Amino acid sequence: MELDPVIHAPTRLQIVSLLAAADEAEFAFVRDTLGVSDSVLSKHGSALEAAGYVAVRKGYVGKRPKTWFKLTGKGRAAFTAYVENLQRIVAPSGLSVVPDERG
Amino acid sequence: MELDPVIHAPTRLQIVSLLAAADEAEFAFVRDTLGVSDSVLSKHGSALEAAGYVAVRKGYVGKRPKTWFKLTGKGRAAFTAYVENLQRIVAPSGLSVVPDERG
DNA sequence: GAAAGTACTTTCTGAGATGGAAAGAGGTGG
DNA sequence: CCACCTCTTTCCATCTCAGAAAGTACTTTC
Repeated sequence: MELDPVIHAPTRLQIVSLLAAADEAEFAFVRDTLGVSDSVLSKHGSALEAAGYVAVRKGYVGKRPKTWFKLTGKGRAAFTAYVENLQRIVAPSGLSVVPDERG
Repeated sequence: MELDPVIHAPTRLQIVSLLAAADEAEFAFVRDTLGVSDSVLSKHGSALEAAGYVAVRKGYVGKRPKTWFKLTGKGRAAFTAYVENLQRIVAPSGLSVVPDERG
């Protein structure tokens, strides 16, 4: 029933949630969507990559270097487990962090 | 869309969730349910009290001193808001939860 | 071709949180 | 008087996180 600390940090939770929804996302898009600085996103991206939760792809758009983030299978599994754990913690209160399947 | 840091810390999230479900709970019950040390619970209890989220009641059972925790209205509102923010962050990922089976 | 810009990454720094151990505090029981 | 119960507080060592600034590696502009 532990809450994975790699995912729990608010900024990383938002990054991982975004990637779980968007599949692959550009560095600048994530940075601007979350409203964080370059250095913060770079560091959290590296942390997620080090955990094996995110794959970082580098390439070019025209001649400009770009970076994309994408959840790995492991990252998706960790996110799912994280949300399930959250749900177990919160559910007894009658509230829910995710929609009911029959919603 | 901020995640209230007073609630977000894993141990406090568990305390607050427990209190949201149980209304009022004894110090020892919370400590044993969460598996934390006396000092940790005492400190988090004080932090939640300082934030106005939890009321700490002291009394006796027989001749032994006991402490009870209870969510305040403010604490309940903060918890509700916290869970709603969590939902907003997590919801786009499309995760859902299967309702509890009975039995 | 020097300067400025793009797209990050890394380093430096400093504040704050967290938890365990251990010592306290205040009362009860043997 | 000493041990025990129920916390509270202090001490300590670790970790994390954010922002600023400098660095890397090119590309574009003047």
